[in-house]
Amino acid sequence: MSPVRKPEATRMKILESALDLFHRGSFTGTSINQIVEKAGITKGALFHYFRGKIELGYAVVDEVLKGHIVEIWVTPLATSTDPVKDISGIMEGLQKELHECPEMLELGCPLNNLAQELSSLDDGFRQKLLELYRAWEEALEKALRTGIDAGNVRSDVDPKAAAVTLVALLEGSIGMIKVHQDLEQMGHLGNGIHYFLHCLRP
Amino acid sequence: MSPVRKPEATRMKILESALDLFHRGSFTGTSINQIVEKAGITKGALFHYFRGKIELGYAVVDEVLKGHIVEIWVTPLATSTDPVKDISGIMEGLQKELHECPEMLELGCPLNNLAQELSSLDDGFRQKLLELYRAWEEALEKALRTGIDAGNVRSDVDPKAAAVTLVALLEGSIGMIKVHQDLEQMGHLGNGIHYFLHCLRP
DNA sequence: TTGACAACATACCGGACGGTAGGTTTATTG
DNA sequence: CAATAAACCTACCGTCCGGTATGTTGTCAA
Repeated sequence: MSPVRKPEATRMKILESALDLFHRGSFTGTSINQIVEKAGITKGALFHYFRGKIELGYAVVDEVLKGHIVEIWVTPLATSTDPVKDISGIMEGLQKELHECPEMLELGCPLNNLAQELSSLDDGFRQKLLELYRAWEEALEKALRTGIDAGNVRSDVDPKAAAVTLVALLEGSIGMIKVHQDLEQMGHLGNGIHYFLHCLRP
Repeated sequence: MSPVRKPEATRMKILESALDLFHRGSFTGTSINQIVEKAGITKGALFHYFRGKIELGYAVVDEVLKGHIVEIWVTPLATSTDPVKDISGIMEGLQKELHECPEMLELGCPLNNLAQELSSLDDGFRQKLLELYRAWEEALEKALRTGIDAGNVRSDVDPKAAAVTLVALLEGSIGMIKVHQDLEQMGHLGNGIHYFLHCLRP
């Protein structure tokens, strides 16, 4: 007979419910009661695991969002020798997921949403979110460097600058899609990103 | 003797106070009491001019933010025949303003902040903010088209796609600066944007 | 079997929120 | 010089917020 209480699962359920609500709405706009309701628990349970809303937010960033970035960007790019091809591949994968769940169009990137909302509100949040961006940028930078060595990227490309610019372009594009909610717009942005990547080729 | 009551000025004071607080914090995170206090009036006055917080938000977008976009982007680009040069010029102007008021670094673009926060919350907001983005994009698109005709932009550039991609890159960059708060990062992003613009040259 | 403690649930608090009711002051107009 | 409407102020309301105090239930080691 399995135990009735599964603390690890409960904690995870809270974190995932919180991230989903933060993603759909915002951190400030999401109440603890909403999180509690969505997770199917009570306020007492939530405050048993987290000291308050901000600490819950920190945990969401550290324990859930970080995993997403690593899974989507860091791991796939770790062994890349042709970053232009592999970045395009990652984007196609994301686009395919988006095609199956079109409501995601309106919601934007959870990392960017939280970063834009909270980085000027609480410096602890800013630092934690910055950590994720740095991980993302470093994954891109390293892959670009390897790509240069392998002759798949132009040797006069500055890997660092190209990496941060690419992140800005991607996050900016996702943000524009959120506002436009327009497939034609999305096509133009896709072309723009692919054009940027193409310019990195030797 | 000038009149004690200046309804137009009062209304404007409310709108500008609201925009400033929305910019520093957020729409949801700013209370009506804060706006009232900053504007130096009372809640009764605010509700005399606006039916509620959302209508105040609409008015801020329509009557203040729109003017900023027109002033910064639409008007200067209206007669441009060399958009690459003129866009760089606008950016240099903005950078100079930023240099005099470095706290702006942390605050990001007011249009993008509101758009990201509100476009998935209230469709009325989304449409109004989208209108501003369209005005911005159309100004860029038209300038690029004129630039092509004048031989200052490559003829195989798609003006529409280049315009929306440029807006995404700019807004994304401002967002990244907000998170990083790092001059080196800002330099890399500036290089990335200038590189993008440079690629439009014949 | 029984403490002891973790894992929850219930009920509640002070305060801030958006919004309203009703008054008072100022300017305009017949 | 009223009368009237716009321009504004004061006081207040119901609701929801984040957070707390305290209780109950399950788990497990001794």
